[in-house]
Amino acid sequence: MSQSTREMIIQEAIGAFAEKGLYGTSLDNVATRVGLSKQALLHHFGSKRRLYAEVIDTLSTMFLQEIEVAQDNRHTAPERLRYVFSHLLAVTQREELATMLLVRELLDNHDRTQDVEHWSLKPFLLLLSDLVLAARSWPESRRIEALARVYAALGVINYFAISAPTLRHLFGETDFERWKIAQGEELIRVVEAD
Amino acid sequence: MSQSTREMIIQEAIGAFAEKGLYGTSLDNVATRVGLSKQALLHHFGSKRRLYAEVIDTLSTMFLQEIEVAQDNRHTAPERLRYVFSHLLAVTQREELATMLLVRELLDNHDRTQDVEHWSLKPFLLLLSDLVLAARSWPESRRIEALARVYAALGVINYFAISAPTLRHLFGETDFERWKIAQGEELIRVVEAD
DNA sequence: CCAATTACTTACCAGTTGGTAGGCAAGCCA
DNA sequence: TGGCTTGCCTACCAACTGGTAAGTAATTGG
Repeated sequence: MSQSTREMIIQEAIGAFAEKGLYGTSLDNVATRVGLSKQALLHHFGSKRRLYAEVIDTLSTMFLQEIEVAQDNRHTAPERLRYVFSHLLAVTQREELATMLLVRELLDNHDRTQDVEHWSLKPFLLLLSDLVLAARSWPESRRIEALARVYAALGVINYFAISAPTLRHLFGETDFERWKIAQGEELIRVVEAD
Repeated sequence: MSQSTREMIIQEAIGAFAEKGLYGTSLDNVATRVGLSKQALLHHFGSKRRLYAEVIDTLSTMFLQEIEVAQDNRHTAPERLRYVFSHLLAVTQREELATMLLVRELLDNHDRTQDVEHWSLKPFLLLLSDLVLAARSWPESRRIEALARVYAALGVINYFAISAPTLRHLFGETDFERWKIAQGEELIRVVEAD
């Protein structure tokens, strides 16, 4: 069936693009992973760029949904703030490849002023900064400070996630597991400060 | 003269690799920027990978030197800690392209267990965590916590740096300038906590 | 003054890339 | 039954890739 094939392709494409990036991954690479010819991919997605765009779109949506679900899970604003970011940390660690790919996209997109980022990244940041404003009882005039705090938290989360394989390799599995816990505590401290 | 040509090539290569990554950049791309043929680059560096390795090496050394200089600049441990990270933030913002390239390298290197990372990243992290241990008067047994704090700070610094072009474009120049200041304050808070 | 080195060049090559063209088998719908 | 769409394939192509070979013009040092 078409739908499940498309999903298989997207799943493999996430892995391939995450490991070597858009330019380092050929259609044939992805196709071999799935067990199809590259023309099957072109049949389903039209072009490499459209496949890539659909992959990025899938991941953005996934992360956004994770946040929205986590957000509905708690009552008071400070609880929501804390829970959302803790959950985000857990998701990036579970979806290591997806996180890497989205950071890659941020780098690749640094100039081309593309479509996806606009209706995805900005609302995402505004939503998170809303949480900070509410939890800290800050007025709208401190929006920028709230954004800076959001970005500090995202930095702690994402930079650790993309470094995870390297750190695991450099410091060993047991130290890395302790590190992960300590990193979670650092994140809480960043988010909770007044 | 050979030396200055090599330096010109490396300078342009930093820009090219930072914008599109190792795989997205061809020798011809870099050569055109410099105004030479791609065979001139092969003449000077032997292969694309060696050029790339030399670029990464140049940047690693540069950042390491920045830290060492900054470190010698203050007397007490807490002063050194604060000053080193503030300086690091300033350097990543000044050397935006270089920072992007090093983050790309972190992503690309996530599996290949390469040469450069070993004698460059680990000592770098240990040096910074030494600063944390000293400044907070923590015993060696809290090394992992110190590393987590270092990594939190590096996350705040580097993730913001690689996002800078996007954020500037998304939120406008004036808001971004305020954001930069607020981000510096977030960094201080991360580093200074007990 | 001449030999050797340096800093490049053009010419070329084999492999890989994204993409087109066209076909073919299977299922669906009339 | 027979036409149409869907899901894939093989065959092919032009463009570009990193790299080799071989040459040239200028500089340098004995």
